[in-house]
Amino acid sequence: MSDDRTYWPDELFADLDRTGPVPLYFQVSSRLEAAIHSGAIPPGARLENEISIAGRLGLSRPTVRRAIQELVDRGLLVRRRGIGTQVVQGRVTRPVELSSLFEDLQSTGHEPGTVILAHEVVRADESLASHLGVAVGDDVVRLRRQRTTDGVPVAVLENFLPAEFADITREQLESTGLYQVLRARGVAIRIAKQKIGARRVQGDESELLGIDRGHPVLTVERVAFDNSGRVIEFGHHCYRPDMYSFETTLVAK
Amino acid sequence: MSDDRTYWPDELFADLDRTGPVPLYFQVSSRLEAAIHSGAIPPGARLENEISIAGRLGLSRPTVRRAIQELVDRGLLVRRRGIGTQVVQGRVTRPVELSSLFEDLQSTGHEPGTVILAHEVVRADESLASHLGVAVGDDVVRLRRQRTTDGVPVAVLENFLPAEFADITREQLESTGLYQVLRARGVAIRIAKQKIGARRVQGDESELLGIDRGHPVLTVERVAFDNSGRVIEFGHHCYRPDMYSFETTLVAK
DNA sequence: TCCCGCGCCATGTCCTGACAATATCACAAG
DNA sequence: CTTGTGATATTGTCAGGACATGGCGCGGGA
Repeated sequence: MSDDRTYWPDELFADLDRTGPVPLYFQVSSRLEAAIHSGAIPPGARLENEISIAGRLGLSRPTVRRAIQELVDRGLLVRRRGIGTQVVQGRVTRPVELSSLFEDLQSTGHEPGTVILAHEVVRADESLASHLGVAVGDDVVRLRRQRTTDGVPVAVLENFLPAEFADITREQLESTGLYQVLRARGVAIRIAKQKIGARRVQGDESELLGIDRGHPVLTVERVAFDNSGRVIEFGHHCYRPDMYSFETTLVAK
Repeated sequence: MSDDRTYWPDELFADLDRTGPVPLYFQVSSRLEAAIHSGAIPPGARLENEISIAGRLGLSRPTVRRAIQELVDRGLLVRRRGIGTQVVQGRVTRPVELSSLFEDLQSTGHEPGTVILAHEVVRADESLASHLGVAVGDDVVRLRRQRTTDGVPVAVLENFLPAEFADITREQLESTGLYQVLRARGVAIRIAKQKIGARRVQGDESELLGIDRGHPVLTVERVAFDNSGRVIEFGHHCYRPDMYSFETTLVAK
């Protein structure tokens, strides 16, 4: 019965910071996540029960529960009433997150590059106006960029933003991602709705992506909202399917 | 200042069932969701603060908070500290859920159909064995189906399941979706990891989907796990991109 | 030997209470 | 007129306790 043990690497949770701005449940959940990813808590292992953990860490049960819930929501742990909490078996992958392509590439260790193809102010037609929540004929910023990773073209991105963002410079866009530029201006993107589909390459996309005419591309249409629900960005992008795909982890309610 | 009011349709929450098996927070969140979808609480409206709501409903603040959190996680509400809770502006769409294509189609009011193309037991090769978590050479169930909606072909689905599901009948698969069949057997799918991509149609797919050779298809590769983390199903599917696309709502942490 | 019921255990739900952090607004000071 | 400062409102975090619910094992009875 040596495998009946429950896992809880106490030493990882020795120095919780009760004074700093980082919430306790977040400190616990991120360390727990690291322990799972590093293999310190192996797949299939059972965690100690919530009450004991709370006692061990000197926290209340709701706090521990919230930390665990965080990882359950992300598909790293599975809870069963009467049984306990287990680490999910199988490799853990990164879910589709609310981040830009630029950050995705950066975090995977590749060298992202940007070529600005268009950077202008245009008038909104009917379709654009309805997506962006502005009036027909209003000025909007149009942005078209080619993205590369390690020198290989990956995507062609076309974005539209409200006129107040007309002062974003070419240099800013070339050095970082659009979302990073927006964040630096104090605009926080909170919610995005996107539709993923596929079609053939159109127009100059085949040359920009370095693929033959008629080849398929993966497409994304995305609308992003800020805190107050205002539309910040509307874009449709196309990706080289051999260079890029979307991974998601779905968790049943 | 007639627009300074906070919204809270009290009458919708009059008859909460404290004795039944449905949790209170779930009752509150589902009615609140209905009120938002129906327009009883319009987009942009501010909700009354949590403490008052709790008092009004005779519930504690954590319970109300949990109900609201549920909708925040799904992108229907936005919370800001010091400000309050607002209904998000813009149309609300359904997120990619852990449901089968069959259920997706059914819920949108279309008439789904199934044609079984293959239903057999095969031996697992190396790639299949690693995905399904079985040994190379083990028996696995192979399933290939063509899906139609209102008579038009939409997708070709190929699934592999462990040998213990070999007794699933053709009739079961033709009348409902795979996930419904599994649920009826007491197998609950909790977590799925999927990869969305695109490629050209291959082999007989062009005829099965009713599209020309060389046309693009949207592809999904999915691995589904049950409660205990065991692999239940592995499949790769392809969809007609003009008939089907994936919609997601992303919410920043 | 097999089956059923009882009790233990772990999570699920819900409560009360408290303090912290932050955005808004009014108002006074420069 | 602008700026800083404090009061107020509202969500964020955390504690500690109580009871319900569902699995699972164990022991007793047939």
